[in-house]
This record gives sequence, C-alpha cells and structure tokens, in this order.
Amino acid sequence: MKKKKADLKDLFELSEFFKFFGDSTRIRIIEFLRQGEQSVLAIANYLEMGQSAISHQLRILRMANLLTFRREGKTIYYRLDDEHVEKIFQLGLEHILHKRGK
Amino acid sequence: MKKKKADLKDLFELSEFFKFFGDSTRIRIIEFLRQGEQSVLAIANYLEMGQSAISHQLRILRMANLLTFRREGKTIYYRLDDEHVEKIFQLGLEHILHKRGK
DNA sequence: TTTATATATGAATGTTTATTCATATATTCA
DNA sequence: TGAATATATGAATAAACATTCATATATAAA
Repeated sequence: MKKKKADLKDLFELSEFFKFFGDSTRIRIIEFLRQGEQSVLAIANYLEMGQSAISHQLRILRMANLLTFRREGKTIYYRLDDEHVEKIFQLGLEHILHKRGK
Repeated sequence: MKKKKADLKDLFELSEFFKFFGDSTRIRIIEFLRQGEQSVLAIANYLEMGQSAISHQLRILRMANLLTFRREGKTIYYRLDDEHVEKIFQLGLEHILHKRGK
C-alpha cells in the first residue's frame, strides 16, 4: 500500500468523511443497506426509530454521496452508493471484532 | 471479503470507533504519526495548536488503544498502535482523493 | 377533489464534545 | 532543594449535532 500525501484540506475532508460513520444511527442504516435497497419506513421500523429522525440522517448520507435513491410511487428506496463505504465499514468491523477476539 | 454479522452492540462500538477518525485534530495527529513516533510538543508545533488541546486528544486516542507511548526523560513519545488505524486512514484517504479525481 | 400514505424539512431542545485556561504532576538540572 | 521543562487534567465555554415535533410536499387511491 503506497502512502499518499495529504494536505490540510484533504485531512479536513477525511475527518468529515469519517464523521458520517461516527454515529450509531447512520452506522446502523449503512449496515441495514448492505443487504440491498430499503424504503425509509422499512429502515425506521428496523431501527425502531421515528421516520423523521431517519429522514434527517438519510439526507446527510445522501448529500455525502454515500447513498442514492429511486422513487417508486410514494415509496423511496435508498441504497449504498459507494464501494468504499462497504469496505470501510467491513474493515472497521473486523477491527473491533478482532480486538474483542470474537 | 466475507460479510460478518454485527449485532447492536457491535454497531454501537463501531460508530464509537469511527468517531476517533471524525475529528480533524485527531486525523492530523494520526497522519503525523504515520511517519513514526513524536513527542507531544512536536505534535502541537506541527499542528500549530496548544499543548493542552493536543494532550486532551492524545488521551482520547490512547484510551482507545490507537496509540501507545514511551517516556524518555521529560519527553513522552506517542506512536500509532494498530495496523487497522493505518489501513482505515489509507482507505479513507483513497476514497476522498478518488472521489475528487486527484 | 378529498383522503390517505410516504417522505422531507425547519425550528427548538438537549446533549456531546473540542478547546482554552489554570493548575497539577513528573522529571531533569543547577 | 529549587527552578525549569514536558505533559496531564479538571472546569468552563462555545460550537456542533441528533432527535423530536409540527408541518410541508408528493403521489396514489377513492
């Protein structure tokens, strides 16, 4: 793995990127969407949280280009939109499971 | 890459883990330490921030077992203490550089 | 066109958290 | 032992942010 040089702007952006993963609601949304696309209500039910809270978080992930969506009638289906998201999620998960010897 | 099952506790811990990367000061510390161990003052000078602010952040990273340190006289040298930290940093960096077409 | 359903969003609230300031601790040197 | 240097830490402050509530928008169905 070659080390790439990162300037101040890169590092700021990098921390902003990781911030998206640093919230348990968003992490749980990402984990759920690893199975494939899901509607807003399906996500809210799965997480046992209000629709509004989920919509707010989806907005954040969508604006970060981590999610895309498609509309089908009244329903909007969200899906993961970045291979890196899966990879980073997976690597982080491996880390904590390994650290815990699971 | 095999998908591992994650329960609620795992996901909460995972988001806590990513939180460490989701702050520009901590990300800059991690980036600086990729070169090798550095003293607290060296870090503070490099980031152009106060010693106290750096100490507080080092404490957080140390308690998360992302850093270790050794003492040499009055000076304490910190270093990265986890291969995953490097990997995740690198993967995240590749992500944002790629997205920007850099 | 009224009603019902799915989603989005602005404002308010409460909580978390990064930094600063003042001070404490630890080590070295005179 | 006293002064100087490196680091740590508690308390205070300010900024960021997640959730809730109320409401808006969009689509479909009656």
